[in-house]
Amino acid sequence: MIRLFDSARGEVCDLRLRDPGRVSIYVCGPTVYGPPHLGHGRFTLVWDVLRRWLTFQGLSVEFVSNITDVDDKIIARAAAEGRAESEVAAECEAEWWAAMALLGVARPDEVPHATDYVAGMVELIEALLERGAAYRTSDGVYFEVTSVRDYGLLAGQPLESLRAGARVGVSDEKRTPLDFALWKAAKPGEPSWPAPFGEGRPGWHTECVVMALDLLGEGFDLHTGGLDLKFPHHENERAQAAALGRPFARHWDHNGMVTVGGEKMSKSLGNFTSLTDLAARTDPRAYRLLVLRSHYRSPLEVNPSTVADAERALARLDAFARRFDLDPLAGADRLVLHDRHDFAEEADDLYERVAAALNDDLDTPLAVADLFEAVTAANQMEDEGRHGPARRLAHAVNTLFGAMGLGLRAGTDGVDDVTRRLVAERDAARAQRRFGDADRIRDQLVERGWVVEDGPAGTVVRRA
RNA sequence: GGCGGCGUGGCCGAGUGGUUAGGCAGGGGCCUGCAAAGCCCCGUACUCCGGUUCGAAUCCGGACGCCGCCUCCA
Repeated sequence: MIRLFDSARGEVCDLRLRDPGRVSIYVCGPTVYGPPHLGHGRFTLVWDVLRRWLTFQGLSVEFVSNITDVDDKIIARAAAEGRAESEVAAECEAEWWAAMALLGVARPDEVPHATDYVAGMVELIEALLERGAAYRTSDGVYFEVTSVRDYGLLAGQPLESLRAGARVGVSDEKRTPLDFALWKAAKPGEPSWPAPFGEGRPGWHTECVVMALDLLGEGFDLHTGGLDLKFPHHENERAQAAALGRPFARHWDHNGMVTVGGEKMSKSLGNFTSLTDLAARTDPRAYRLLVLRSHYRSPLEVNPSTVADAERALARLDAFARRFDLDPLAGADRLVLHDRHDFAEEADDLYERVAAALNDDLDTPLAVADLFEAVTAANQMEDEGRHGPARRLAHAVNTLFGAMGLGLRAGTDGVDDVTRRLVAERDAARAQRRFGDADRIRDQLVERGWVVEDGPAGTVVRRA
């Protein structure tokens, strides 16, 4: 069984499942109001890797991730552009899925939208009001954080010290500065829904409670998201469930932030790179590899140098795929299942080491290191003419990278007729030892964007 | 002010009480007509100061520095 860090406990512990063999995971998704950036890319990749790994090991994974499609920022943008909120949200969501496809992030099993769950949220808020955990003000309904004894569990701080540092704008009507809006009273020109406590729209912290409980049920296994959601967002979700006496997530886990020049990347700082820009600049698989090569809870520094580093490391893996004629085993919607037959004797040890690393708090950097060692080992065997063992080890490497969602690609496809002809001419020239001609043809191929490699079977070209 | 995390060789980045992380970059060699790819060899790192220990980068204490959260944020 996998061990994972639990943000509520503050330590790595066994992931104890509600139902043996089945894992239910809720990942806090995006608010769709702008282009997805590298930070979104990281969290989706991290939890995609976890999902894939658990699936690979034969667990039945129920993976839910929401889209927040009602929110202040969506409303603000819609107003600024004179468009309907739903139009802005739909457009941004389309961008989101396009970016996910580029990254090879598998689509969640369920993608609940906040606007589809307003009725459930209204019910939940009513129940909180009945229990005295929420109160009405002139501008909506607020949750009273003092109603939950262990409020601050995820923050790792008691309510008092959180209150002391609160920078929240103090509203006269709030009983405690940390109290948060469950429902925002309708304002002219804003989307709203009817409710017994007044027309309005839901606050951000309620939707996930309703959607997670509805789709995954009480006591679901794991709730994850970016570290910046730990407090107050997740704390507040927890508080609502706790106030109602409904078992919520059994485990919590959070991924580290993406940094640029050592500082957190965020839309508010304006130092973000969109995933579309990234994809225009590099093979998105390089970003997955970059993400895999750092621990998911550590900050991840992304800059041209770290990306270039990952690109070159990926090139090594692709060269490996070329040498052993490996087919990519992972794709956006392709989850690989563990197949014992993939693991020949030569690869038993590799599998054990990779599994041990990943099952120890998803230590992908260590797993990747093990796989790179295996790459060297297989190359070595091949050099020594031990083709069978080399090939079997290579296939295991491919399978395990596939289990983490990284498809190795030979990059030899897309060869057009002209290129094919040049390659044939070059082979002929080399066979006749007309090296001047051979070099001239190679220059032509390079000009056409190919890298030329002479292997045992003659000239092979691949995309530069 | 409170809470949490981090400080590893040129860079990225694991790990850990005594044994090579790994990748990238760099140097040397092998292979190659020359390359490319691949293989071999090379760096001998762990912020600083104390302490524990036969032995600490790894444990304890302190100092310094950096980052995150405490407001929207993945």
